[in-house]
Amino acid sequence: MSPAVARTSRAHIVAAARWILEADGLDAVTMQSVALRVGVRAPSLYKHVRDRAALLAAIADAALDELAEMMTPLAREPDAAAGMRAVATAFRDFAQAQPRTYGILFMDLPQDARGSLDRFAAAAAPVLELAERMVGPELALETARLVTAFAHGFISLELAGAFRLGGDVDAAFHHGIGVLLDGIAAASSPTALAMPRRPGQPARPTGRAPGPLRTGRPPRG
Amino acid sequence: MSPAVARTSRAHIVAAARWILEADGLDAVTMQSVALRVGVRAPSLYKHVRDRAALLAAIADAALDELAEMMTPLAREPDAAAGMRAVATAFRDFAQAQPRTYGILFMDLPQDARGSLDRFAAAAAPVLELAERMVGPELALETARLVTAFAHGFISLELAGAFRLGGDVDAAFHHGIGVLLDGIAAASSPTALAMPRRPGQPARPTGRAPGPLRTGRPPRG
DNA sequence: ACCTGAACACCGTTCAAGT
DNA sequence: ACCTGAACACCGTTCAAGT
Repeated sequence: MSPAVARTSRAHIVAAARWILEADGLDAVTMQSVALRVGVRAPSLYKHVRDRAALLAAIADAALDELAEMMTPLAREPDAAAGMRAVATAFRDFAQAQPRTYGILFMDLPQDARGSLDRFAAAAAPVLELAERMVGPELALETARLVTAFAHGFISLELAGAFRLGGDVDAAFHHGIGVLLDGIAAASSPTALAMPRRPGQPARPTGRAPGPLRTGRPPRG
Repeated sequence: MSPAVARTSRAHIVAAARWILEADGLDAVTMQSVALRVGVRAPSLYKHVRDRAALLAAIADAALDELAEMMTPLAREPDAAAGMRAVATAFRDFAQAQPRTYGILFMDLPQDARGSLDRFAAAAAPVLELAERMVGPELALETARLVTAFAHGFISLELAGAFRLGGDVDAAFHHGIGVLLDGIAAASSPTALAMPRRPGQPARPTGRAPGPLRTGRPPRG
């Protein structure tokens, strides 16, 4: 008589799918395997999730929320460059802790993925803020994209096993960040090239940011 | 009586699969769809290809070969920094011309993927050579990984649609390369910071490379 | 030596029927 | 209101049988 009471929930389902993803890989995330883990039959999942693609998107959304939560406090670091380094490192730690979940974050976003784009924006906000403090508003977006691209690219190649040809991968990551931040600082204030920063001196040019600058990119050939 | 003559070939099959991949996406690359396009039935494909995963790996291998072929001549550019810029740009052009094929290049490599790793090495060789000319042998590998990570990360995020929040994406890519190359040049020869390079002067310190250097990475906290 | 139809196990998804 | 079994269309893959 009593209408069936919910034996699971969307959050429960997403968590189960994520667990299976991390444990056994993307192909193992099956409506059946998820249902089994949740104590229900596969068709029931469709009461909580539109389809498998939406389930995977929900995993990505949850992970992006956690990422944003990890990133936000790091933006409060007084030294913007140090904050940027911390953000990049935290990003990599996150990816290494749950590589398969990470591998799902940047899959083709459907053209209508409003929610996901908002989450991207939220996760990217701390990077953007730190970038603005480093180079000013004019170059902030490009700088944030530079750091993000490096971090994501490095992590992605590392997880794919493209760095198996030798060398210290950890050292390469930190070296990369160091070079990146030096280049960024140089691009924001060309005078810093001639006057290397003293220990006490902040990386950020004190007041408002300089206007857009030519970065040392010579005209091609 | 006469034993069946081959009505297709491995190369033909791989090309067909690649065409479908680029046209309709990864999910559309079905043993049936590939067989249909090749004029054969699905089970026949297994005479030429171990399974679907091997078919996708063969697409990646073919693409990596083409990539290596495109990269190699660029390494001969006399100005190593300009060569590096050309390599990064060519890499991005390649990805934009065939985004879904690109998206397959860096999928989880099976632990035994000897052939693929060799191809990675071949495609990476020009970058490594240019990096060595820029910073010397000690930092060459780390520098090559820095450039590769940035380029791949940027392309990957761009193709995933993560850069849909505004700004000039092309400009961001070129800006990023500029900053990167400046940072790399600075890391290789700290004196270059105080003495900006004159037009005629080569980027590479003439003789043998300097020893390993501390890049301007201050100790945390 | 290669191709084929038939078959198997397994997907994602729908839906009418239960409670 | 949620869950279920049965069913459907579609996968990847195997294999005995054809030529």
